[in-house]
Amino acid sequence: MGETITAERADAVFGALADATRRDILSRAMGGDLGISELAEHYPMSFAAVQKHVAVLEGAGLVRKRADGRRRVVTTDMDGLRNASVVLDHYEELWRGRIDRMHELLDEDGLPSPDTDTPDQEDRT
Amino acid sequence: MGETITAERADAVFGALADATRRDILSRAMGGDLGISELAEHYPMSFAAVQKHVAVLEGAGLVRKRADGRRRVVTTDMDGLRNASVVLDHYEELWRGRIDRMHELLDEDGLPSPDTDTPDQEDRT
DNA sequence: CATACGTACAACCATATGGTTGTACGTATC
DNA sequence: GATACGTACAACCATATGGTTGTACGTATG
Repeated sequence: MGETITAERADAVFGALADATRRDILSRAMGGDLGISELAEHYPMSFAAVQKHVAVLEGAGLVRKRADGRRRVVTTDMDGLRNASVVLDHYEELWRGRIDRMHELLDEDGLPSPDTDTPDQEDRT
Repeated sequence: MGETITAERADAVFGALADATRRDILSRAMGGDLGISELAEHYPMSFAAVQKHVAVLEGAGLVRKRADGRRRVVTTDMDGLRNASVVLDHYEELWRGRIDRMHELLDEDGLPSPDTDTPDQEDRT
């Protein structure tokens, strides 16, 4: 349950998802088990480049590689995805709270204190 | 309503959130309206560096700058946050579906087709 | 066993990123 | 009006990132 969100984890997850090719690779990996060269066919770049992207996803714990003969099959890392989900939720809730509070102010039209102090779980060395 | 998710938007949002300092700046911006130099006090880096981080957040549409005398107050961009929320949800649902399907397979123990074809909204030039 | 295939990995390159310092300029303040 | 403050922006630097090609090596296949 209460998975703690570390800054490093968040860095890795957001960083991994900050590239369209990697997001697409992740999507495909969820669809079925594909070898790296099979993945590489879909992109206008070399096999080695795709290999690197997979490595980044792997580093972020979103994906794993399983050996199957001479192929290296890319599979989703269930625990990793679940955990990443927690990371995304954390930030989404953060600003969703802010948005909701905005609505209160707009709807009820007269709440005074803009005392929106959010202590923040992560970071803060 | 049905905000379309573009690859560029996703790149910008994930990219902006892939840095701990920027995530913290965003948190603080949600807490109250702060000038850039006020924000900068909290980080072990120059004013100019913080300025750049704010610019990245601004570019991702998560934050805005409002003039207040000689200060530039950093405020959250409500529409941007809402839209970013949609982006995060998109990917979260993607793999949450995958996780749920996993559970089905484990629980009911005998579903055959791993026919998990997820067409994917964005990208796919 | 020779060959083709899928992969790993190193070297290399161009550009992006995250930081710095320095200068300039509008806006308060004395 | 001089001075201090908050900001903008350019120039610069080191490292990270995203791509390339080339080589090597295990694993199928003829």
